[in-house]
Amino acid sequence: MTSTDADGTPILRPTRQRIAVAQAMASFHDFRSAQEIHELLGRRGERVGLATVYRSLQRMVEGGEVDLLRTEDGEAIYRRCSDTHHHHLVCRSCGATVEVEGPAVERWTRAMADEHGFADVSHTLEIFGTCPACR
Amino acid sequence: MTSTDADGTPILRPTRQRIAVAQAMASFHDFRSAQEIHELLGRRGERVGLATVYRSLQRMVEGGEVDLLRTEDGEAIYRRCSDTHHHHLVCRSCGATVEVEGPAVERWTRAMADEHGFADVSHTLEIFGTCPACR
DNA sequence: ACTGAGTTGACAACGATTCTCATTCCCTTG
DNA sequence: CAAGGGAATGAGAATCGTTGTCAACTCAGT
Repeated sequence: MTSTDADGTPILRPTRQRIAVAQAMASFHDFRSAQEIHELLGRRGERVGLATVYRSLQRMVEGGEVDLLRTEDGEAIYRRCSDTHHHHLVCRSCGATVEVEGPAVERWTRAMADEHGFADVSHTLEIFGTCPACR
Repeated sequence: MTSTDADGTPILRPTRQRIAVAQAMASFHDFRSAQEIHELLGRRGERVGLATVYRSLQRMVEGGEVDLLRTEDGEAIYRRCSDTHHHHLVCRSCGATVEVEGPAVERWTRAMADEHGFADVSHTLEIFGTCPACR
């Protein structure tokens, strides 16, 4: 069994690899695939296995330090994110993203769920468009 | 080169297979994966190749007759849908879905996009939860 | 029937992700 | 500081959904 912290949080060791992935995530502001991150680390001279990159990202997603979303063809892309709940405005051509948030949507989704008796509600909302620079 | 209709719509033949897939899609109201649809057809005695199921679904998505979305692990799931723009409330455990719509979200996303100068805007919004029956 | 383009199916190929497992690393304890 | 044990890693195999290949087939129009 996995040992846990006092509050049930699984213990994570700050290994060289995990630190490298965290730093990589801190170095850009848009969404990247696991493979891109792996490649980026390689170019920097940090030798980290691809499987480890996937594992690290998973943990970071579970821990809420990183956002995960899917491209249209189902590939997972990651981005570090602030700790508040929010959504993304993503540029279709250059991938630039802007975090947006607002109580309106939160309230609306909650209301819809209540209305239909759904519990344990979560939601995903992404807005795609062409950013000013790419027009 | 692919021949097209007068208005540029590619010509599609109403083959036995395509009709079978369309009927299958008409026979349920929630999201199903391509493989599930393929299996369903098999059980009905309709012999349709898996690749053909994928191809048919792709065409239906392009034609706007079917909605495509992704499960959390990136698998594509399909559902026939009405022609109005709407979103889905999806049960995490049984897959039941409810179509929901409302001008609030539409307005909000539009406003966010305008605010940041994004053009050609589209958005995806899915709400996940546990339906009354599954609690 | 003849023809040509659209379609199909079986199977190979692909690509992202996960699993396996022997090895290595990080911590804590003595 | 050496030892021990569980966590973490890496390399490659394995999964699995999805797409590509290509010869055989089917439909619509002549």
